[in-house]
Amino acid sequence: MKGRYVCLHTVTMAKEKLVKAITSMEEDFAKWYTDVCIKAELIDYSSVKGCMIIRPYGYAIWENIQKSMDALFKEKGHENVYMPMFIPESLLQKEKDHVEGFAPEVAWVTHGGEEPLEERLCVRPTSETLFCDHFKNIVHSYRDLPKLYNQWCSVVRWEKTTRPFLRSREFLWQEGHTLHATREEAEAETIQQLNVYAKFAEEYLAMPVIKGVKTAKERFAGAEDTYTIEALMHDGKALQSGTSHFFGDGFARAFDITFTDKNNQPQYPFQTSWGTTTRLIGAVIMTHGDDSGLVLPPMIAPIQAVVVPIATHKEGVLEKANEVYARLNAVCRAKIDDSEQSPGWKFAEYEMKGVPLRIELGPKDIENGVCVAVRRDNGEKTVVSLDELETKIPELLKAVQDGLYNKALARREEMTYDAHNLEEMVDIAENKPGFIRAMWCGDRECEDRLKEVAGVTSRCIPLESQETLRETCVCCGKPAKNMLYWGKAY
RNA sequence: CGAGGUGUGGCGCAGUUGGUAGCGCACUAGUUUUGGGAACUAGAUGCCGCAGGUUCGAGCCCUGUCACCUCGACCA
Repeated sequence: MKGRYVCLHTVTMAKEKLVKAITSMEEDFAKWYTDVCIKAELIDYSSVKGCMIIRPYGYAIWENIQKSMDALFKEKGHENVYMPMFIPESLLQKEKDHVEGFAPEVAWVTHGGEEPLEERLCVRPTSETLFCDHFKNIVHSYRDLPKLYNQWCSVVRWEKTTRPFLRSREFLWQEGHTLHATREEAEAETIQQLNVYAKFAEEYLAMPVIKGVKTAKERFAGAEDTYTIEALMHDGKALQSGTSHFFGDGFARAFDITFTDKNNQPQYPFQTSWGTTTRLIGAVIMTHGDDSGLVLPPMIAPIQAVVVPIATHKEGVLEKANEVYARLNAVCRAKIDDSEQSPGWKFAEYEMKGVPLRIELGPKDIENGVCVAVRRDNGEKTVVSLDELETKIPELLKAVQDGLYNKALARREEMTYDAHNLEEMVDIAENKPGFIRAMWCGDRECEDRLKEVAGVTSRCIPLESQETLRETCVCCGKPAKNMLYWGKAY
């Protein structure tokens, strides 16, 4: 299949020493990550700790994520709404587990101007309570159900340690909140949205994920069940990349939301919520990035192909390059860089920014009626006839998208290990970064103990590929209930 | 919140026993360049994180404070 995208001939890039602009992944992965965030112009630090400025290039990635994901939500019948950013303290208090989970990290507004407020307001860390308060007012009959709502907004959680995209005090996200007449319907919604997230991660972000359910320990505050998509980053750490929660009727009872069913009986409705955040950008960076910088999947790349004219002073080069750019822009998101920077500078710059395809066009190419397309994911150069621009470039973009997914999947599989007993578990955790699959008895004590002795947390009980590696728990030796993915996590 | 580290032009850093604050990159102008971060020439850029203190004199010494980074505990 790969060969289909190659025309004329293919040149593999020589292993030249590229200019070192950022810390290498191997040297210091955390530093590599922040270097990429800054050098690719995704973010800048601001004067408030943990609050980042998302720069135009970074925000454009978010806008692409938003646009695609929003369409997937709407396909399933969800509507967008906007809730206030403030929650009165009394409202936050209504669901006990929920407030206990979030109280330690909420920011409070205590004054309006110089006047102290009667009741302090928390800046939303999540909006369950607001939605519940609203649902109580608008839902009276089974005819009012289901309510399929989603909100795009920012939330605030006063984190102690912060990192761009991965853990910031204010972050952008979407939160879906739905209300259903029956338990079955709400459960189906929870799974449906988990599948939407998995599809988005794999098809748009080219990022393979494990779909699963969280253990009680890792469950969202107030949920009956928390489902998750877990991805594996380049350094072998896991990243929770999206969650879908089933609330049962717990919140409905706490907020006294009721509706009258067909038999004229009062009932509590069942509820879900699900969310993904700008953390997805961090996930993309750490899944596909390399020592030359960011690598973006074409589906979400703000610039899919950048035209770099060579020897712009030569007669006709700029004109031809602009013509190529205009034709490309009709079939993908294209850009031309006709600035005075040297070609080498531009190559490095757009590699840093993760642009999937670079289109080089110089006097020699023009003479031959071709251009040179260079793939960001593997450096492969393809000579493309100018007559075939409109077909070959989209094909190459597709090849990059697929290539990124396959590479990430292969790496995840390579970095997934099975542990059959505690000794193996500790050994793998210490020496082999990645996912660890192991059996578990279902007890919280074993989970805590594995954290203690191996430094790993349970990531999820996978929904697919449940297999029995052994009959007994990896930790205590009692009969095992499930196979779990374990790992060190962000 | 615990342990450690770092704060000096926009960025990365140097700054000796306390004595006129420097280098590289980036920036501006011009010339030559242009298929892997070009070269030369000439410029501009500093509350040495902040507040006290010691001293004739502090980037350097003392006290406090704030921010950021790394590693833990907490989290999407």
